Amino acid sequence: MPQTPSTRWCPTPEQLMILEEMYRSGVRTPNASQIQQITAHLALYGKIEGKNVFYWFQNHKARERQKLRRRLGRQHGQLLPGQSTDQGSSTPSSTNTPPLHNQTPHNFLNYQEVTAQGMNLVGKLEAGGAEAQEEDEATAYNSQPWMTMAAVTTMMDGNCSGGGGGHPCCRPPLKTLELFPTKSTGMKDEYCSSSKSSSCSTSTN
Amino acid sequence: MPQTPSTRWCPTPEQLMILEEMYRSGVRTPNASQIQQITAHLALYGKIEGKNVFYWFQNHKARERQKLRRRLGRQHGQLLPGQSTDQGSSTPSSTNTPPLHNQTPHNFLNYQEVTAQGMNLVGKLEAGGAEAQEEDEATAYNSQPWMTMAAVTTMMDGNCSGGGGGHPCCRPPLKTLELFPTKSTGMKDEYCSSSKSSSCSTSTN
DNA sequence: GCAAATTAATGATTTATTCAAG
DNA sequence: CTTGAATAAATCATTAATTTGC
Repeated sequence: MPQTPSTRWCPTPEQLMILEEMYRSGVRTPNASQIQQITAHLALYGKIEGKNVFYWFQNHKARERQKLRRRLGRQHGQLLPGQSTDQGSSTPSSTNTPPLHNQTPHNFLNYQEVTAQGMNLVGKLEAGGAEAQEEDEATAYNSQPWMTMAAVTTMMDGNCSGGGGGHPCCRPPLKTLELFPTKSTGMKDEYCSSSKSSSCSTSTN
Repeated sequence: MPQTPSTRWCPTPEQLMILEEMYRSGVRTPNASQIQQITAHLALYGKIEGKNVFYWFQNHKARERQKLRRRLGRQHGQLLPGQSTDQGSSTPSSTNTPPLHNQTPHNFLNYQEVTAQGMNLVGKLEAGGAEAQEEDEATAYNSQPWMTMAAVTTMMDGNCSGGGGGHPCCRPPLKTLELFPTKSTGMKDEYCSSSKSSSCSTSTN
């Protein structure tokens, strides 16, 4: 029996380093293609999946913003509500939701440079022979999960024996196979899930 | 190629009917496997992708709840904040934080039935090739986009290899892909050049 | 020194909000 | 106005740090 069901991804220092570097370079919400590149690269340092990369950027971005926001709040002397240890208590105080909402800064230009840098970093990975499929602009399909399905499926359809070479088992903490659960058991939706019962005694009392 | 500028998916009546039926049956957030089934089924009635199904359920659920909430709010005479016509010109007032937050109804039982029905419905679709998942309880892993990649990849791995073998390839597959558009178009992020390199990493290891 | 109990981080999901095509 | 699509915020859940008692 699997001693470690490995519930969640545990990034290696190298992976983390690369991700942070990318973030610093300006990458914030990579699209499906980019995510695949990144994933492929990071896979050399340990087991990883596309969703991990996706989530990482989501969380990192969100939490950076959160910290920043909190700090700014402090500057204003505004006591930002809760947030401290929202472990599971959530303590729904009537005060919440900081007024800031970042309403689309209307300026989606110029930082293109920054993005370019990030691209560069990622680009190296794909600097092999990718056809620059240009969609002009508009269409800018982006990063969402399902894209992957399409992509992979397509690929599968086109050519599935990519084989690859045979690189040694890099770093993965020998937990190789995963046997994706795919367990449905759809009992997860419903009006509002919460059922928080963390051992933390600090819960909502 | 029917250049379908296809900015967005346009569900056919049949598709919509089926989706609604499923929703009524209790399906709310299908997981990747289910979504694939549903997509495959609906594809018979028109072009459709997994993400369409995903989004449809997301939106439908959210909007049903929204409507409901709005109605309830009306009943109470409570002026629900910024909800009137969330068109886009709702003048975001600084006042928000709806007191209501559905704080765990503490009753996560009995709707099992409903869910089960939904399952059943979907089950029909997939009742052909997958192994019967035993829903026992607990672990209810679910539905998220990236799962798809994993799933498909796994499938690919198992199928492409030779189909029949029966040896669990224990190597992180996705390594074959390398060429991808990577069209940045990252016109959506906001630069956040906050040098950060803390996190937990580096520690002793 | 170590292992159980707490606390803090952070990966993974779900929900709410927003934008824009039709 | 309706609703598909996309993103951000909030939340949940698990792992790693840290503390505490022996």
